[in-house]
Amino acid sequence: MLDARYDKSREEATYRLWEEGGAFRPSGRGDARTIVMPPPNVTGVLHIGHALDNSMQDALIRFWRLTGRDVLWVPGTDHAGIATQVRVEEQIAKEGLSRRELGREEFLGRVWAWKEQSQHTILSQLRALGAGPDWQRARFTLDEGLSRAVRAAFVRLYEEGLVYRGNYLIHWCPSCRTALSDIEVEYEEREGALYHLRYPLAQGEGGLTVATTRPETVLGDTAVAVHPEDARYKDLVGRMLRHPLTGREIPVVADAAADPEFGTGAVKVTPAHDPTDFEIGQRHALASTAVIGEDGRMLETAGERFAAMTREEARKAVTEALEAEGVLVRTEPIRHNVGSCERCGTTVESLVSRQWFVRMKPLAEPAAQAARDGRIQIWPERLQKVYTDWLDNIRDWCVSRQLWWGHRIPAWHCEGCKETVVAVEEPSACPHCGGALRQDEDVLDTWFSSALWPFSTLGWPDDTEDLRRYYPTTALVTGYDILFFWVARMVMMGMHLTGEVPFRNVVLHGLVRDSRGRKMSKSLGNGVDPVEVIREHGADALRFALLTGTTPGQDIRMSPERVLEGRNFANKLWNAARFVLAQEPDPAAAPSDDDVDRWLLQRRDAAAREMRGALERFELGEAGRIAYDFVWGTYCDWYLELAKPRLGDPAQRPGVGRVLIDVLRDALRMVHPFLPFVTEAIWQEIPGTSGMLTTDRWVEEDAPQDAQALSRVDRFTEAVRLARNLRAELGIRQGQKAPIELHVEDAAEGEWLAAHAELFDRLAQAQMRLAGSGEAPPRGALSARLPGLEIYLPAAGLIDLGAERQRVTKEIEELLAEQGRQEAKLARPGFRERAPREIVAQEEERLAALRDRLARARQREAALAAL
RNA sequence: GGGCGAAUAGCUCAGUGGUAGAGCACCUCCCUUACAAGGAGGGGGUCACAGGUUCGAGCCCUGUUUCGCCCA
Repeated sequence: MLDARYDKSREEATYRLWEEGGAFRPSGRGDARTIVMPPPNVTGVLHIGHALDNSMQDALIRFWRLTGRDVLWVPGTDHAGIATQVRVEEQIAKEGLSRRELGREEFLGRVWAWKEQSQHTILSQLRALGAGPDWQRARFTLDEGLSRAVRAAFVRLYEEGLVYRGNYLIHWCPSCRTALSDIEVEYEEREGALYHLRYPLAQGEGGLTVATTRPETVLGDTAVAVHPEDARYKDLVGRMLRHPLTGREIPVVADAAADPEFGTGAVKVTPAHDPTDFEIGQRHALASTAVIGEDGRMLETAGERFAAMTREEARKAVTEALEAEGVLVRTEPIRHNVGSCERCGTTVESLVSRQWFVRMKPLAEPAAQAARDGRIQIWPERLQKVYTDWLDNIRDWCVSRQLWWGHRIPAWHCEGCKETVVAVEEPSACPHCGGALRQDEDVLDTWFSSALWPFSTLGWPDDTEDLRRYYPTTALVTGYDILFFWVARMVMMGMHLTGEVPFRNVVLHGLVRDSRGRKMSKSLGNGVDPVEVIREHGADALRFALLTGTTPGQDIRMSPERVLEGRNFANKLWNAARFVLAQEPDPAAAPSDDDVDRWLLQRRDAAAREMRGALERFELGEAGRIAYDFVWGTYCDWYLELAKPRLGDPAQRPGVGRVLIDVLRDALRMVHPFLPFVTEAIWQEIPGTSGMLTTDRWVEEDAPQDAQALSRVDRFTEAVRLARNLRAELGIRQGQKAPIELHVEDAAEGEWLAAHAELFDRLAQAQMRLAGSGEAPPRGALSARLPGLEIYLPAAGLIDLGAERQRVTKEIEELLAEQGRQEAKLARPGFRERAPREIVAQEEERLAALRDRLARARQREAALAAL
């Protein structure tokens, strides 16, 4: 006999069973189904979002394996350049050290040590969650093989002219001291001020007023721009202005980027520190004067008065200087967008810097096309437009980072002739002049290596067996928040480098929020630690909460109730198994084939079929709910109860036991992708079982079709429910049998009910009697009915007559109202002509049933009046 | 400024045109030996609002309000 409660501490042993049994290795047989795991960052520990992401993947993997596919799930971790480096810098800062003091080599040693520890933690957390990828194929983005893939990709793109190096305006984080790509900048609306500044003409009277939110950048102004169509300034275009602070002469240029509606319609142009201005500068061949440095402080070029000031200090000082010059016309408050570093929150600076870029347009076009023509399907579908819109408007990608932790750019600069060599292997000397080479100091954006992940993990650039068999992968499962960062870039790189889409499906889930709907964050302290939840309630409970609490692409709130629901479900399953196994069923016995058995098997098949459909559409929540309803509602609540009295009959016992154990196995198969631990633990307890559930097979779905059995048992369970209802209304105590009288129209159904009277009595706690045909209903009875079946609970002497009369009167009122609504529906103009026949028939039937119920209620009213 | 999502029972959420659902919470009864982490029964909803399409709308269309997100 098993314990009365499922012990979640069995999870560890169950996981060992799988791992040691080789359950996670691909079978090599059947259709290949592949998922490459989004690699968690080695920044620390797994969070609840990883738990969701990996639960989804694991559920799909387990379902695919059960349905006979050759399943490969490749795990791994990501070096997460800037994020990890920042962590380790924080760590060494506690020792009073900086990375520059340590030097590149030693610092990297520290990061590797950090990575080892973090990776170990993460991998053991994935195990605790029940995730079963093929550990032997585990990869890390800085592994030798993957590093080679990065170099190969970079070199190839360089040779194709898709990677270039140059001086361009880029986003710069003065705190992280590195370049950032466009999407690593987060914009937020903030309160600011719009400063109106008077710039006088260099020659003659007059001038114009420009408006800016960043007065500190006026020191780098090299022009003023107005819209070409702006009548106010037409005469000024081409004239020179005298800069109020620097004294330099700067031109007025006509450029459509100047918005006549904004501010004064005239904007100062600082090509060195503003993206729009940079473009204006390019169009008009303007000079570019950098006045802010990489540390976010003003440069010498800003003038002696301001040099070395922070941007904030400079803003104040420059404003005062402008005011002193009498050129500050006015300031007005304004809300405007300010960009900050995604990692550290520092306000980013735009500055001109020599960086490496990837030319995106030629890569983006096919990537968008693949989604449009269905070679890649995005779930939910609505996110496809978000994806293609981004690709259609893509800009070049700045991929160099001024960090140490990452893939060093495979480019070598010659000390002699200044040429640059880009190569997979380090060249010994400059091929142009034979001079000494120095490798580029920078590393690549982490997302560059991530973009290769689906194929670099399978062995690319080599032509490996894994690539041939498992690529393109089946699905990528990840959060919608990295659709641009990662998904789009993988598609671009994958298509360009391998000639194939990297995955056929993109399954996007939402963010996990706290129970109040807030984003989880360290500063709020509202993060839910998945390990904590697993420790308290088990991984199955957590997985159930995450998987069934979700609709595709929608954010999910992490509610403790849902976790308990999962825990309770695991326990329910455990106890159902406990009951079934206690019967010591003979798995070789001929299965019983009563209508209730046929009913169960057909319900099982329907559930399994619907689950398959939902899972093929990646609707995991829906599939989980179907499994839950079948196990709890159909198998436990009804079939097990129907089985109990039959088990007491020696003639029926073996057959019923067989059905019980068969369908228990099927229930375990259906639930397994969601609650892998408890289902496997039960499987292992089934006597005579060899092997593991997780490598077993899906439900056969082979029940004989028998509509009559389905309908008979459905009506039977409904009748039981109504009889229980009557009992409760009469206040009959639990344990006391209720005398129930059934009046059945159809003789065949009468016989059926007679044959199943014992079941009825047991389930309804009744003493049931079938009335003869034409027999009058008992006087003074409570009643309920199904079409063609009346249920009476004679209650003469037991009923509070007054209350019962009142009840019947109320019932009649309600029936009259409903009948009115139903009649109106049928009388609706056009209904009979336009609605499908079966709907009309259904509505007719409903009305007939209502009329019938009303007539019966009136009879009862009359009978009560006569008492 | 453009786009997307959400609004359904007290709470958290399902529900792709035909009688509004689940879990939790609430009320009544029950430790009926698989399970009290349970069983039986019950109460509770003008499906945000206003129009429209349709024989019929929680669902489709238009607009509005509130909340959230993405992009510029």
